[in-house]
Amino acid sequence: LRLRNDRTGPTATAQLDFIGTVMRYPPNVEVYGEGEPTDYFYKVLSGAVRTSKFLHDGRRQIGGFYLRDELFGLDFGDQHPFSAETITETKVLVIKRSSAISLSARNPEVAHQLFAMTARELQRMQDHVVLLIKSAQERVATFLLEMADRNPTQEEVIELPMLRQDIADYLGLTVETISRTLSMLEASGAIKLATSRRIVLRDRSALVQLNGSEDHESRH
Amino acid sequence: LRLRNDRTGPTATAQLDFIGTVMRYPPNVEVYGEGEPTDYFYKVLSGAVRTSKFLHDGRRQIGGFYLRDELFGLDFGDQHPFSAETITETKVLVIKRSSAISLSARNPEVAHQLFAMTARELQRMQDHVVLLIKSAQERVATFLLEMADRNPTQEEVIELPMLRQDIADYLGLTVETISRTLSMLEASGAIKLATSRRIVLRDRSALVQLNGSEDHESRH
DNA sequence: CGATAATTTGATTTTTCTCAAGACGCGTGG
DNA sequence: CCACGCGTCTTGAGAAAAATCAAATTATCG
Repeated sequence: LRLRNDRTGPTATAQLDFIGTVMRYPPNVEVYGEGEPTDYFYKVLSGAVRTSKFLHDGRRQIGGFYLRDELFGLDFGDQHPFSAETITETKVLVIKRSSAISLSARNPEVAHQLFAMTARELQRMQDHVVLLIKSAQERVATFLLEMADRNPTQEEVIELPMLRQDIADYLGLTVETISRTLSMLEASGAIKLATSRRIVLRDRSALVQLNGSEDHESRH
Repeated sequence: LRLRNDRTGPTATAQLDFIGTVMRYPPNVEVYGEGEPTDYFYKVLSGAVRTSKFLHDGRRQIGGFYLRDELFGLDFGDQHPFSAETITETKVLVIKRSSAISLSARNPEVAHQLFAMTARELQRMQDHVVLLIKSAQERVATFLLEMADRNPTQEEVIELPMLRQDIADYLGLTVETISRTLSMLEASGAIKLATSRRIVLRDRSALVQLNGSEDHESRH
């Protein structure tokens, strides 16, 4: 236990790569369904994935987005609580859970990695709960900062792989509200909408201000 | 892995009891603070506990409620992401994490229990995320069903240990909305407010209807 | 029994959703 | 290369949900 600052980047899960199979999916395709057995988990090699869950009336909650080098489907329990779909064309590494477990029994490093990823997942989920009590502005600001921190490209340029509807369902808002809020943030000078999918952070401190969370300096 | 239907009730964590210390707290007292090291976790012996987190402007999110025989503070990472406070007068078993870990190394049953509790925690968190996109009626209905399922006393009588404000901060609503929604549910005949803290479920199917979640039959 | 906190109820405002229309972007076929 | 069509995104106007502000009622505790 006791690990928070693990980067768990490409090298961190490298040993898992040997027991995985590479698969390629077109956009908007299901990788696994809600309720399916958790026999496998996955690592995004390229592209992007979302996990989602539907209520009876069609409302959709997106549990999270997964970008390059991130693991998804690493669920406790015997069934996946969310389904997972590709957002763009995506290459994933499919890893047999039982293989990873037996590997981790022999290799403490792998066990450590799996634990770290699970911890991050729980952390992410907790942050998501806190996010969902915020105002629309705060949710969008938080989302942008989150994406900026994860995007390994440039510091202040976010390349969004997902549609507005995905963002809306992740933040518990409507597409219209997402759109309006982004326009408002642009008008206020906090961001620049280069294209609808490419967002430049112009004033990060303004976003941090809006984000509303207690913990930003206090976290590291 | 692969365990969903564990009850993890009193007997399930019995072996942990030997390495714990019993503590008694008055109501509304902090058991641990946000950001404190995760050296201990806890089991509620009697009373009730909430975990919470504050945003900078004072808004509070309650992560969860913990009733008799439930474990809390079992967090990944080196710091507790939420603080924990008693709701009523509460007796808790304080368990040293390192002791539990070394015990679980020798005793697979204990390892299994810790894993199961962590899995439940993640499950609960996921359900909480889904809850927070629902309407006020749906959130309250979901909350009541959740409490009814956890209350070991009578089938249809809920004894709420927490204030309306706690419920509000758990559901991401205001006290007024909680109160109004409960009144409305009473007017519709779904529940009866015996006292403000004692609620009788009169028409559980009406609540299940309102609850809105996909998974109710599909879960077992 | 009285004081204080908690809960309920009411009136109004704010926020976000819904419904609707227009603008934009991109790929395909002419 | 351009035009069309379709999906996506943005913007606007009105409606709905929940928050806020305020007051009245009820519960709790000494």
